Amino acid sequence: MPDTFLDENKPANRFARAREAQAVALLEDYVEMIGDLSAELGEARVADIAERMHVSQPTATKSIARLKREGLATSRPYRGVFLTDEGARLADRVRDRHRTVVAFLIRMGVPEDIAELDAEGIEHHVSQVTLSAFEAVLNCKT
Amino acid sequence: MPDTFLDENKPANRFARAREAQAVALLEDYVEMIGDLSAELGEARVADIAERMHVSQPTATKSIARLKREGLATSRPYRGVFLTDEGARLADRVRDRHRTVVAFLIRMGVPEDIAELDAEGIEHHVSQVTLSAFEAVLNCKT
DNA sequence: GGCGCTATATAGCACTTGCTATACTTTCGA
DNA sequence: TCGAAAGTATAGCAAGTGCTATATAGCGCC
Ligand SMILES: [Mn+2]
Ligand SMILES: [Mn+2]
Ligand SMILES: [Mn+2]
Ligand SMILES: [Mn+2]
Repeated sequence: MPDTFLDENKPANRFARAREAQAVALLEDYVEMIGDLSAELGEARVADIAERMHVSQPTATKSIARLKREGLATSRPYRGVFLTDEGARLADRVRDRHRTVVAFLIRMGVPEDIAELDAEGIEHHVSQVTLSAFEAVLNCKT
Repeated sequence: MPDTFLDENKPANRFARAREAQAVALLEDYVEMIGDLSAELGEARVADIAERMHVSQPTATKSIARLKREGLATSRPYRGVFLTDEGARLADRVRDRHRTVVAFLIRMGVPEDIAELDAEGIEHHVSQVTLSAFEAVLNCKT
């Protein structure tokens, strides 16, 4: 069922909610990147993931292990990394959301490079309701 | 000199920058809350901090230890927690920024309760440039 | 003044996400 | 084909942020 978001509906407390968002932020960025690499290069290698995330290769391997544990990706030793259906769906949502946030910030007058920097963190804390509000602004009076 | 922000000027890479923002997010929320409690109750007790942050008391104690290590707060055993000058300045900046982000989201049409939830995470990733853009929107055509 | 309640500190554990160093596997060119 | 280079895995460490259980200190009241 869940084309539902990774928890739009969790903690009552705003601090707990922000912590929860942070906990999935890394997963979101990884699946988005793996999707990008698969599209660009035909496969996502650990070395390429590590390079683009600006982390060491063992760190990437460890984070990929978490993706696998959470059912978002698969991999076999010394082979590339592949998204599950769930992972691919998440990647698409995350990519769209990222683009929306960047476009929205630019529309607000933020320079593109700064919009890109800020969006990388902001995106993980934007609820569906807020995202829709951003889209409404973008679609209204071009 | 530094009424400068906790690093507006760090990593070249957007992922590294978001990680950095995350690393200071907890500090920012704690100093803001300690400032709030001091203003409201005259002092900030560990138990009150823990309750409002929705963490256990030992977790709050440990995070306060980090605040002290980083020169943002002081405390003596079995006494309350006090912000240093630097901590107080940070608290004020963080509080203003929080309010700006919430007000901006509400202006974008986000319901107040959701704006409050999202802002708690978003605020830590909003650069000075983006914050100014938000303020410009708020000050323009009321 | 001492007792008990409450607040705080401390100990010990788990998980996440970083790192370096090193071992192992695969791949590719000579 | 085989050996070096490149890619990946593993080991071991550190720091941060959670938790529960328990010890200890402070405080108010009898
Ligand atoms: Mn991101
Ligand atoms: Mn992104
Ligand atoms: Mn916050
Ligand atoms: Mn806040």
